[in-house]
Amino acid sequence: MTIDALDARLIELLAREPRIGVLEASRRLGVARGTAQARLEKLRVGGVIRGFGPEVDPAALGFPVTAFATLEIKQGQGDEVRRHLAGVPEVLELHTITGEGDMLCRLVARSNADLQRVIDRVVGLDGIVRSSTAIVMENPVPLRTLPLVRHAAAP
Amino acid sequence: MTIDALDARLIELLAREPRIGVLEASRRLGVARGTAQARLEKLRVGGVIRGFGPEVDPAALGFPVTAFATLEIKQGQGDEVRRHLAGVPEVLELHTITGEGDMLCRLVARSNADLQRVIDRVVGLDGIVRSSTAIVMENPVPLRTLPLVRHAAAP
DNA sequence: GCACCTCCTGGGCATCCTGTACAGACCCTA
DNA sequence: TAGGGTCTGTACAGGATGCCCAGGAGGTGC
Repeated sequence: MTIDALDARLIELLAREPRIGVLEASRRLGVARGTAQARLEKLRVGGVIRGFGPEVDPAALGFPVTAFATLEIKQGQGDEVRRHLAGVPEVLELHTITGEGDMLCRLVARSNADLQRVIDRVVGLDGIVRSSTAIVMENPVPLRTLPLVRHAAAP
Repeated sequence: MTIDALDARLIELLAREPRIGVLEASRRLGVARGTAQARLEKLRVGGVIRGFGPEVDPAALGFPVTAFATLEIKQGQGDEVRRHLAGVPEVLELHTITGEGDMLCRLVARSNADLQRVIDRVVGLDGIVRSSTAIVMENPVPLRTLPLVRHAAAP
């Protein structure tokens, strides 16, 4: 979809202060309410804005440890592994990838010790041949899309 | 923070239909509006719910390719690398990790060809010694926290 | 130059929600 | 048994939402 500067500013505004609502947003952007409303609807329909779901912080829930695990899968066991990992709540994300390893998943745990339990559960399946884990120490750039939005609106 | 079943149901409900508002949520949960409102406030203050920002889909913005790059950093160049990567809009996320490599970052690009440009920009810094990239093919489990929320509410 | 189309504007209207407050009921704990 | 914390039901004022419409501005094709 195509985005212009107004769309980007709208997204940015809502990202910074989601509670302000359409009316207040339109005021701050200096456009009519109908315009802001129409833009928002366009972005929603176009799939750019997937929704306004609550962002949950795993750390605040008691899972301050994050790790990435690279998994090597036995040929033809992909579906089974996917199902297995989807059933583990500590698996926040799963990708199939090129390069070394076949899958990459993001895990959280209550502690480094607890991470061992999670990993045991993750790799406790025949389909998984080998795994290597990288524990996250710092997170200098938390998941973000705003710079990308601005970038996409530039031309 | 401690979460109970009602909190979990509230989060789940808002995740599924963010637009319903507190009143409708309280109706569906079978509790008084004040209760739902108090719970939500508690979750917000407690940091469990970071906010209700719009979820932007990079693919819909024209960046359908995702990749993970593992970077090896020259000793003492960490800060410089962090700053550099924070300035690249296609870098959605950056972690410092243990194990092979020193940093892991998530990238998006307009195409596989465009990914080359992004990677060139990412590694175009003296502080980065080596890098290896894994392109995401499939995403069987998109970023999620609901199962974790339910899990945390269980006891 | 003109007709046309799209988008934005500014206004209005009815409905509904939000934020806040308070008294009473309930439950668990000290 | 008293006290603290939580939930309920209710009330009120202010404001936002969703929807609609007529008019104007800007760009496009003929």
